[in-house]
Parts: sequence; C-alpha cells; structure tokens
Amino acid sequence: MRKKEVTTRLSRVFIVLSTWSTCSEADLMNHHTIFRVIGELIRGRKFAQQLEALLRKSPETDDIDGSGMTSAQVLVNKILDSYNQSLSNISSGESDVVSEVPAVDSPFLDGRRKSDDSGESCKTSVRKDRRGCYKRRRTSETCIRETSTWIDDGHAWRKYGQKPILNATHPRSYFRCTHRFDQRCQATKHVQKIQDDPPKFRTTYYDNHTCNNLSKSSQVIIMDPTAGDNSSKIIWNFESQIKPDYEPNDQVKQENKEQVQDFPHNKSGWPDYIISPDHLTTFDQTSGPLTAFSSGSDRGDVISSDIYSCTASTHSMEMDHMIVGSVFGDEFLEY
DNA sequence: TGAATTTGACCGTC
DNA sequence: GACGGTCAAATTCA
Repeated sequence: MRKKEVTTRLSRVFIVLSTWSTCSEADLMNHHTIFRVIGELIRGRKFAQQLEALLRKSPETDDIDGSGMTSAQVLVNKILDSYNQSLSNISSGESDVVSEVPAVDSPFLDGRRKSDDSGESCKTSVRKDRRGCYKRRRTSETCIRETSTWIDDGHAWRKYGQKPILNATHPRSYFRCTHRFDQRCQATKHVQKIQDDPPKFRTTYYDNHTCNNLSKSSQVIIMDPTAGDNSSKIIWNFESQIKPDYEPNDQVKQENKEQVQDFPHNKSGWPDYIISPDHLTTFDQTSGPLTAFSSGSDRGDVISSDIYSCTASTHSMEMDHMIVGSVFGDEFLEY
C-alpha cells in the first residue's frame, strides 16, 4: 500500500471521529456505552500504532495476506471498523440511557425553595432575610466522585459556601450551577479534600444540570502513555466545533484558582477530562485492572479514571472498587 | 463597576 | 445541642 493511499484511508478515520464528535453528550451518559467506546477507540489506536510501525518498517512494499489485501490495508480497515463500532455503540446505547440522578422531588422550584410554598421551613416568614431556609437534601440522589485533582466537569459553578466538617482536615466547599437563576438549573456539588498526599478530592453531585450551557467545551484529554509531558495530550472534543484557541471563561478561571494552586501540573487551561497514562496502559496491556472508570453525572461529559459512585432513588450504581470487563475481539479489557 | 468569592449567621435535621 | 447546608452582606477580583 502506498503512503498516499494510507493517508487517504486514515483521513477517513478522522472523518469517522468527526462524526462521532457530533454525538450529543446525553449519548455518552451510558456507562456501558462509554466503556465500549473507549475500548474500541483504544483498540483502534493500537492498530494505528501497528500500522505506523509497519509503514516505518516497509513504507512502499507491503506484505500480502491471503485475501490479497496488504497488511496496512487490513490494519486501516480494522481501525475504521473500530471507530465505526464505536459509533454503533453510541447509537445503540441511546435507547437505554437512563438518568443517573433522577430529578425528582427537587428541593427547589422555580428558583425558590419548595419549602417556601409548603411552609415546612422558614416558619419565621417575617424575617427580613432568608438565611438558613432550606431542607436537608436527600442523600439518595447523589453522585460521588473521588479524584486526584480538583475536577472540572465543564459546567460553570458558583461557590456559595464553605464549612469545616467534623473529623475532616479540610473544609467542604459548596457550589451551585451558575445558571441556577437564569435557567433554573438546580445542580449543586460539594467538594472536599479528603487526603493530602497524594491529594484526593471527593466531589458529590446533587441534581442534574438542566441548563444547556457548558462553560467549556466538552473535551477529553488522553495522556499519551509513552510520554511524560503534556505535549502529547490527545484532545477529544465532543462538540461539533473545535476551539483550538480555547481559553476558560472567567467563572471557571476563578473556580480553578485553588486547583491551580494545589496542582501546578494543571495550568494548561484545558478541562480535566483526563485519562491517565497508567490507565491507558492498563487498557493496552490488559494486565492490571483499572481502579475504576467513570463518567460524570453532569450530562455525561466527564470521563476520568478516578473512583466514582452514584446513587439514586430509582436505582443505584455503586462503582467503587468495581471491576468491569469486556471482550473486544481477542482482547479482554478490565475497567 | 459588575461579578465572583469569602465568611459569619441562620435554621432544619438528627 | 451538634452538625451540616444555605443565605447574604462584605470583600475581592478582573
């Protein structure tokens, strides 16, 4: 196979990827879909690496297999098949996407608390201010993530409180969606540093985002396992428009101030949808299991490699320490 | 100067 | 009464 033909076929791979990038974020909420998609993409990458090595070894003359196709052609077809399978998985997963955090019995209504109407709380309505008027949330509607970095899920959050927690060395920060009032988005999250060395953060999400605004493009940064610096990050953009000169908006900048202070490695300004090299290596080598694999509760736009747990009133998902496996061709992948 | 964060106070739940 | 979640005035930031 000539290099030109290989280049042409690889360009088709990128077209497939571009098509995939236009899939809605809701499609990506399904965990199984994400697992399979990631597995397919990694498999494709493996084939691409083999193809690269093959071309480096024999750029013009190629081996011919029994089907009459060159090895490079076979590999390119496998790559295309891998990405097409990914698209197929996304499409098939669309029908069974289930909200992880059902938005039932939200403590808020129309930007105000339900309790305001019910009169269960805030009995002293003559009060001038409304401090402390709340109902304690139901613990059953949460998604919990434990990450090694201050995660940025792409949504714009506004910090509204911070409290020292009993038996905790670090205070808990309280965030609500920036679009709480303009779009009635009731999503909130609590972030607490639970460990210093190595740093570990626990983020608890409450309620789904109902806003349409992602403050940042939904991207996944996959760290190249073969490189140690940030120069080889692979950026996966789930939006239809790529923004190469992206800079985080002010809201996110401000939110991430603490993060930047704590973690100097994350100064790139890119969102933190990072699949670490270790975990990619795990996928490739099919050796040790991933601790866990996650997708965030926020419209499925988070993919990271940290511990993740979801609970909901209608169903529950406990993914902590869960090992999930799938068969991809002749490979068994453990998540 | 507007927006975001900080921080003390308030209040419901346990 | 302790604890945790939220409010909102004060403060800080861009």
